[in-house]
Amino acid sequence: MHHPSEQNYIQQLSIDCVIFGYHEKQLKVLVPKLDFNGDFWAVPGGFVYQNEDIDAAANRILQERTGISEIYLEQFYVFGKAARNSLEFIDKLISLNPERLTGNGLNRKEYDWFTRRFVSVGYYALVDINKVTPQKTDLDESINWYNIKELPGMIMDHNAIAAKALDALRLSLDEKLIAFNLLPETFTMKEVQELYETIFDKPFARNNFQKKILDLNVLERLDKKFTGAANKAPFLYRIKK
Amino acid sequence: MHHPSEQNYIQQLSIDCVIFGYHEKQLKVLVPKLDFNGDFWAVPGGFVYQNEDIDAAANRILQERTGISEIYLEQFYVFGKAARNSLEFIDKLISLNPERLTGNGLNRKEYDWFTRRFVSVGYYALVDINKVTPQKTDLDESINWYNIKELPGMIMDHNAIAAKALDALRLSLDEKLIAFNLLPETFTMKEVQELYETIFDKPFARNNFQKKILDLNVLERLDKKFTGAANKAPFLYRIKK
DNA sequence: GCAAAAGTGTTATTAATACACCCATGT
DNA sequence: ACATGGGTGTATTAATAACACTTTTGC
Repeated sequence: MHHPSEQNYIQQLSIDCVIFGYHEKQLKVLVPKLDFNGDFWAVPGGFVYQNEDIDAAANRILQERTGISEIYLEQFYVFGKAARNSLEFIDKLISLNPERLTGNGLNRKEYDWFTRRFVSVGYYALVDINKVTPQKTDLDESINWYNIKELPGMIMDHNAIAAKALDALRLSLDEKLIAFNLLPETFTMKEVQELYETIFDKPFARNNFQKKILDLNVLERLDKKFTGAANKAPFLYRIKK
Repeated sequence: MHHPSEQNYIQQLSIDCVIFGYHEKQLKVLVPKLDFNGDFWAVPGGFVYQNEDIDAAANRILQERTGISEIYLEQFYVFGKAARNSLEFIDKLISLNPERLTGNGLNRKEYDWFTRRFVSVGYYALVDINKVTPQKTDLDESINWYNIKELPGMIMDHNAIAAKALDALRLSLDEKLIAFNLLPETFTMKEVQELYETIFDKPFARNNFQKKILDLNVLERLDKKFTGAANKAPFLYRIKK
């Protein structure tokens, strides 16, 4: 693999993706940890090829880490402060990993490329967490789902990016019907409600919630789901085709 | 003035500003016409200096054209298609202006710089049209306010950018209290209503509208405005400090 | 006094929230 | 039978839209 500095990328433009998943009443974000000494977490990101739409670049980055395509994806903000560079991060990285990053590891040209100011387009993605098998790149030590409320301290402004992504998600959830991207193919009404409660961090009345969602007229009711529990079996739903 | 290609700009990144004004029941956009043969209109735009926030760059571009600072400004979308370049436009420009743009006018380096693919951050601005004295740059033949519904055919995707800006404006108008940026210091309730009716292109009931706006609790009522008309004088309002 | 337009109150409609009840299920 | 959780209907409240009336202004 060539270094980014040698690739045909647009310079000083990056993409950062906040990948949201949902599991057991928790809104989660997929965050890789870098395979270097020092604890460096960073939201999946990358650069844009000269002949590539920025949306396509975001898709490519997402596919790399999640293994799935056709992901729901939304551009939500451009981070463009002049002071926005990775100088501090890279210097720390090098000082903690001298054997790998000095001499041949990271030459002057590459160092300069990485530490320049970058304008970053923020995307958030909504995925069915069951369909994803998190993929490490060759720069990752691990990649894991973290509760949005318990994100590790990430490099640069990545924690702020994640926070802004959550804001944007909440705003668009009300207007568009995108929440279902976080759920599996079929689901019960209670699961939908719990998802909303998790995202907005507040409770909804059961009966009114059901009415509201069904009134959207986008769900079709399937068979009941018998769990073996000693109570009425809930219906399963899925998005109308 | 130096050519952009020689300036210390971020490469392949541009800013495009849709400047909204309001006058006589019309939502208007400030559009310069280029000082070249051929009818080329283009939304005010520019590039970002290495040590400049993108918001600051947008502000600078706005100030150049409007003469005022402290403009309400909102980033609304990033236009990042791979095919997004000005090749067609520039070639047409050169063919229609050979005397100025061939030879020393526009050298190879500059031509390459201009015709590369650009990722553009779209901003919209809301200004009090009375406070603005439209300023030509040395590349402009004229600069004028055009009704949003009667915009000239602009270069590249600038008409699509303007359309998207209007969409974004409508969306945020409901949530935030930004409409008043389009009005003068003091205004009557009817003027507010007409502004809303213009932006959303639909009528509002007078009494209900008044109630809705006053219930926002952001306006303070001033003296009446006597116009000499043979009817009840309306109150003037202004934003509470 | 009258026409024009502003201001306000009152009713009707609709949407959001709260409350109550019944139903299916496994032990 | 009964505890548990699901589904739905009704009442209450609040928000929105529709309707009606009064007031101010200059001629």
